[in-house]
Amino acid sequence: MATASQAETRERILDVAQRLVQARGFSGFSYADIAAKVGIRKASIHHHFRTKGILGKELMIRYRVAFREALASIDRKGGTAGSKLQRYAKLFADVLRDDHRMCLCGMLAADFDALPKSVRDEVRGFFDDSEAWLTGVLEDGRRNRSLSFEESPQLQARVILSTLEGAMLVARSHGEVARFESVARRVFAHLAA
Amino acid sequence: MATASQAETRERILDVAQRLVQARGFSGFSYADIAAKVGIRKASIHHHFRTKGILGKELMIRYRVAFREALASIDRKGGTAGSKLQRYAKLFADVLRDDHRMCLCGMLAADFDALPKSVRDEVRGFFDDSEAWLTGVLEDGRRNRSLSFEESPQLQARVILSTLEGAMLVARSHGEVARFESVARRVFAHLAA
DNA sequence: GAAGACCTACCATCTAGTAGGTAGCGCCAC
DNA sequence: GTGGCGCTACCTACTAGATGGTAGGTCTTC
Repeated sequence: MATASQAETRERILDVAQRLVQARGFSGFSYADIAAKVGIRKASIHHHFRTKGILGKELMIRYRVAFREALASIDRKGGTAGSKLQRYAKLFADVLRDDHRMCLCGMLAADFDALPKSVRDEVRGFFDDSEAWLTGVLEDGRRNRSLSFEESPQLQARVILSTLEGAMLVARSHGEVARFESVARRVFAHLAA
Repeated sequence: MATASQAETRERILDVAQRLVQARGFSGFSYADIAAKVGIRKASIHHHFRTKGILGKELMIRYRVAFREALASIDRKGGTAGSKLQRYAKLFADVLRDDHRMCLCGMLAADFDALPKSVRDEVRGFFDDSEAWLTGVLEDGRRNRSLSFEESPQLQARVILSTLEGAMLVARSHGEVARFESVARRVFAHLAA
């Protein structure tokens, strides 16, 4: 039996752990759950991630990198500010559609008080990343008059982020992706110039 | 030593359990945690709530009753649709301010996949209650022209509910009630006629 | 032969939940 | 009144299984 490379197994563990967190929360899954799904023993998970806290932190770090890359990809593709926002919302909708998962970060924000400090910092960082990117897109849109809104782009960014996270939460409990999509559409409709 | 009445102890258990859920989620607290804070033994908690699933359901039932009463109180006090919406948002802000708790229902919505079915039904019910009440207030506001918005009152209600739940989530992770309040204010500002 | 991916076997502690007992209360017959 | 009786709030003591985590070994690959 060939032993897999460090990187391969590591990614498989993170994949499984991420889906577990997104479905059941940080306190709602165990190393035994991961082991069963990955197909290796519990001790081997500890070999790759010494503690659950470390696993949580690495999960968030990977998530933030992937998310930043997704945002960069939206930027590269270009288009109007409005179309960028729609592609941003699609990132959330796709997660929801795939197995009714919650945004990893939204889920960990709910579990915030139960998290080790290092994980908390990553969660806040994710929200800050999102807010900063949205603020940039909104500023661009206002500058070239493709978007129109009152008050600061930063506050508007916070409204969008909050609405999408909350819409995921509510839509998931109803098992209806359409509920998320209609709310997202409505929030962006306000911004059209 | 006088034994307390059934009702008294029951309420004390529910009070403690609710704060624990709001802080750490449904999988994040145990009967031992409740026992320690209430000051009775673990077995006595089981005497009042045979299983954790039953406790969760009773928690949600009580929460829904209290919330409906809070909404009825807003209705009784009267005022414009706009002022009712602001008092609605204050219900959330007060929970957040008091110990940075999350809305019980928003928290359980996050833990949705880990909940017994009977609790899930209550969570959905709470969102439906909120949505129905908001829809009513929005319809009134539009009718008497104190509010103005496009699309259906129901969709607008869903946007408001999603935004407030999401704003709680994000604000809590930053420990900033002001973040919630500014987002709530902004969402209602859109509706002013 | 060194590194490291993975294993078995263990640990203390915590989990929800049960069995069965004690003690104070209200109620009723006398 | 008071002696007994049932009720029930609460207790101690326990269970079986899960939890995160460790020690130390085997096997594969380079």
